[in-house]
Amino acid sequence: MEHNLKEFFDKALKEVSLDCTVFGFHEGELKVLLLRWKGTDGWSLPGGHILLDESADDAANRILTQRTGLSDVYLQQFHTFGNVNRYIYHPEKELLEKLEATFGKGFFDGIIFRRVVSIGYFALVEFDQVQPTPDWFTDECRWWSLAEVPNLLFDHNEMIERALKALRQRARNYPIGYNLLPEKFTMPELQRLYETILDRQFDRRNFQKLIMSYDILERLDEKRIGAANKSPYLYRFVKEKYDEAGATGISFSM
Amino acid sequence: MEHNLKEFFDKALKEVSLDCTVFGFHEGELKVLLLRWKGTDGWSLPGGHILLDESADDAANRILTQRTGLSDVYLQQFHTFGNVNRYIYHPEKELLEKLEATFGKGFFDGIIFRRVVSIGYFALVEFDQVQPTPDWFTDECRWWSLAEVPNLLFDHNEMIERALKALRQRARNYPIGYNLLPEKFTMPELQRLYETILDRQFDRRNFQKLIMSYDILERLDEKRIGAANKSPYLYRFVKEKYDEAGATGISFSM
DNA sequence: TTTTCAATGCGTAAATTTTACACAAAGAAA
DNA sequence: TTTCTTTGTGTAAAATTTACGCATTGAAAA
Repeated sequence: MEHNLKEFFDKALKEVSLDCTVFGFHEGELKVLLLRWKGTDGWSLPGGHILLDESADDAANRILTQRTGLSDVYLQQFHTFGNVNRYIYHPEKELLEKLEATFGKGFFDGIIFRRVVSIGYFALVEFDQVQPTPDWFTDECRWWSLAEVPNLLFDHNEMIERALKALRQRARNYPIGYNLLPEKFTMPELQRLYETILDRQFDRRNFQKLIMSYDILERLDEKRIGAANKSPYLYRFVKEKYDEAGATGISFSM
Repeated sequence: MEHNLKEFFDKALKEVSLDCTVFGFHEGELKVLLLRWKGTDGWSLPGGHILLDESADDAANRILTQRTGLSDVYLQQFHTFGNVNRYIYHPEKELLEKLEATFGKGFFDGIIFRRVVSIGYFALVEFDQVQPTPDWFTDECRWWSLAEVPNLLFDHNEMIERALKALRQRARNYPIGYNLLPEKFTMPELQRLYETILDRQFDRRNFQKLIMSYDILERLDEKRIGAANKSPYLYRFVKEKYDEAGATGISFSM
């Protein structure tokens, strides 16, 4: 399907692309999904081009579905990157040579390596549900801890930084967690998510009070057993209330 | 310079444009700058295309300078509009016919009326300093009260709405006013600006206390005379402190 | 010239929100 | 059975936000 670049670009916008920073939460850490380009050790964010009959949001959803196996993930546009030099942050020449060794000499001529404006999205997904899937351009797709993200191709490190800022702003003004946590979770787990995203600690009693005051959580009659301590209750988001608060906005002030 | 579309698009990105919502504050009201297309009564936001050797931000600045006569205005990107149908919100056919009557039959064929992704910026300017200037595409450029903005071409009404939301968010999290007010202003004038942007009233004593607590204003030894009441003091932003607060962010909570 | 009137300058009390903090109970491991 | 870590719950202090009164000013009206 996408094996012939010229054919593909007859059906897609050339000068605009989009890139997604996909956030997952696992073992108390934020993770992002990265792709390794075929025959190289260069990593980048998942992304792609917008088809002619598709909106930017639709394209982001399509690409996300292809990379994760999930449909209907939480997606938010946060910034559009339009610097002239956004494709020369890294030693492109070496990369190009390696890619041409894989795809054939001249394969990319005049197509990819021009300035492209890229719309940045971030996505929130449930870590365990994701099936990381490379695209035709890459041969590896996997999670990276945010702290261990290497130097990426293009301006993708900057994209992740901005995505993180946007995520933090989101977390301060709207409820968060529905898309990142499994259906049932404990209060300490939710607190750890907030602490990780906002990069600060909270008093566990005050945290519980504040979160419960939003009236978006339901405490279940189950507990999480197995740990060497008192079993914590399990909670679940009440979708309607959560969405309501998501429309109105709340202020997470702590 | 821009009289030949094909020549122009050899030097610019075609599939991406940008549009600016320019906010001014005058007589207690927010105003926006609109352009009327040549030979029609269709109005739109000022906008244009990005040159090949130019970043999106540079392009926005260039276009803004051309439309207002000002350089270094406050500019903020807030959203990118990528809907497939963003060019068919209005009766394009009639518009096209009128335009062709002005510019010549076939002038726009295959160039303008395809889907273009547009980066939305909003700008804050000092009302009195602006010299509204039409571009080669339009023959009128003037201020409109926000409340009286007519049905605009394309998705520009939606753009203004989103720009206003972004402006409000900005005003809640960062100091605002430096770019919208003249150098010297009274406290009630600043308060009216905040009330207009945020669309609510504040207690004048509490407003003064809160604003002064940010330590970004300097009270001058002058007063505004002429009105039939006690003369209010004049204030001025202390640029360094204002920028500092702009970098850190404040929370306008009232 | 004096009076009137609307708007400004300044300060304090009440209400609400945020922060700080302690002890009993549960459950696996020792 | 004891130990150890973590959870569940409530209250007081501190800080912030809101509500509000009164004297003063300056142009306009009398």
